[in-house]
Amino acid sequence: MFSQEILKGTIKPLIIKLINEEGKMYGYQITQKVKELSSQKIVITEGALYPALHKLVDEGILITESEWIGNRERKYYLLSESGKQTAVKKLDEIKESISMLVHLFDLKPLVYDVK
Amino acid sequence: MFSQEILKGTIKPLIIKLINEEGKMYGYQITQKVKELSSQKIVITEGALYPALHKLVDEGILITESEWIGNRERKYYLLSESGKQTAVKKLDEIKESISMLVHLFDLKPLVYDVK
DNA sequence: TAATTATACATAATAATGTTATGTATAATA
DNA sequence: TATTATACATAACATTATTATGTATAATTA
Repeated sequence: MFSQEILKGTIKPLIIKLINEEGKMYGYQITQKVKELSSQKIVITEGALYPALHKLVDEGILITESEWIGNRERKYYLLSESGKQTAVKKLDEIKESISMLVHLFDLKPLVYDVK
Repeated sequence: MFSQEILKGTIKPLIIKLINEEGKMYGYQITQKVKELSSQKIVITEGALYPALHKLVDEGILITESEWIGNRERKYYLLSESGKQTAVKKLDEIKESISMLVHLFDLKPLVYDVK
């Protein structure tokens, strides 16, 4: 499988990014979305996902909204009001970090766009 | 200071990359090089550096060459013969991982090159 | 000259964060 | 009917970083 070591520290920002775009998401949906976006290469395990979600709630960034589909709970996570602001900051930070990695490992230029 | 969380898992590949380019490097030199390349933003601590170097030696990727500068030891690290091959693989892997992050966090396109 | 900073190695205690394994349970599909 | 997919969650463990500590020489500054 994909080398996921580098994903250390990126799960929380990734969750924030996805929820910021989708409005609200539930845990299982997040794992599927990430699988899809990564062409099945990245599989977020439950042992990483749920503690991360709970921490984001504890930090006040996310709030939850439970919905019952038949007899099964679906726990949606969405950005809190203050979370919307911190989301922007956190995403800027992670983008800066990724740009740094791109620089350190000489991945630039990634895209040549011919006009 | 810089958010270094994302650097988790990147120290060993970074060491490999730098040694691969420079031929040989010693610990302190690596910390200084990374500082320089990152505009002082990334500071590799000794607690991360030396265990990482020792592990790379244990894994057979690096070998050492001690040099005495006056009364002070300078321990150079260089790629072993087999390490030269694994270096290429490891660097390909990390580059693939970083590209994945770039994709997941929508950092593309980073560079527009007009022809 | 004395004190501080830079160079240079290293390890231990602790914290953070992931993987693997396990647990419970419903709904859908083979 | 058995398996897979959906859906939550936690515990044991592994990995890897930070912070603190330790030792010591060389160079610079007060």
